[in-house]
Amino acid sequence: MKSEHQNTSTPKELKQRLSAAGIQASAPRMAIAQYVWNTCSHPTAEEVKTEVEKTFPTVSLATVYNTLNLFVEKGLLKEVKEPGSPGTRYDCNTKPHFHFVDESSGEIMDLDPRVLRVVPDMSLLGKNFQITDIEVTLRGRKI
Amino acid sequence: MKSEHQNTSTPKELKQRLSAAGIQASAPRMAIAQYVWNTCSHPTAEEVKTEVEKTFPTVSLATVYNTLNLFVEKGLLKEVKEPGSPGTRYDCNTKPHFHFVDESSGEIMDLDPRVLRVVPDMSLLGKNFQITDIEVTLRGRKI
DNA sequence: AATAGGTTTAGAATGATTCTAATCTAAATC
DNA sequence: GATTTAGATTAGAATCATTCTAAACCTATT
Repeated sequence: MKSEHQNTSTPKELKQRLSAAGIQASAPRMAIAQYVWNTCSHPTAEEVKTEVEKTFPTVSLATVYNTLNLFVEKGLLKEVKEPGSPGTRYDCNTKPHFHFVDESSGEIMDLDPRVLRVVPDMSLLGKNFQITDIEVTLRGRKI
Repeated sequence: MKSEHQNTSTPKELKQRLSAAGIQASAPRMAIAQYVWNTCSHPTAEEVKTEVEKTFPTVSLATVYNTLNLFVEKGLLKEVKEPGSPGTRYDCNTKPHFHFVDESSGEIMDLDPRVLRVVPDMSLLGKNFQITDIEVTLRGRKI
């Protein structure tokens, strides 16, 4: 069961979302946002550059990294790193959800949060742990 | 609540464990195994090298990487990658357990599996997912 | 002790990411 | 609307993590 993404497509919506996060809009940022917020493929920086170049041919890799880092810092994007495969991937889905990684293809899929119930035992965990985020990755094979 | 590690310390035990995994023993491998299997600090390759150099000064970084990769491949060690911090870390604990990452220090701690109950809803997940591994990371602050 | 197979090594090479310093752009001021 | 200014973008250099290469080294076997 896959979960859905927000589809923020019009320039106006993009600009609003950037400015709501305290980010000033610009052509490269719009192009990058437009792509990363509408893909569920968890792309690498290199993949983002290749895609964005199609509509914005002069974009530089430095700008891609700057922008992705900025988006992560502002909570508009999440970093994902998979043991066994190199580099960082970017997840447009900042709502709580889980990942399934297909061990044969390496593909990362978002799972609906309802497929898994995670129940912390606070008495065991202790009062001195403040949890701000839970990340769950299932690994296996899709058949 | 922290979980405990196996403490495989004598040369004899180390050699047995390596050979049980189909790995032929050697001085650098013993030194590396001795260190990584007795630390709960989730060290990087660089940290392993620094530590191992104390007892085995000629060890090269290439050998550290070769050996850690070999151990991972043979299931004697697990890779851990944290979003926001660079490089790969190595976890000697191959039994099911969870991680807590302190967001202020970046420290990764092992948690006892009992602090969290993870309940997959197989009807929602669907029969076409074969799960071989579940990885859970809690992020937050220790106070 | 000669051989063969795997192991280690230093350093080069690669890949991912960040840094630098110059240039460009857009917002703010006159 | 021209000027200033702060911030954004760029190409390429620099850095960091990791892997590759090819020679030297061990260790088990003949």
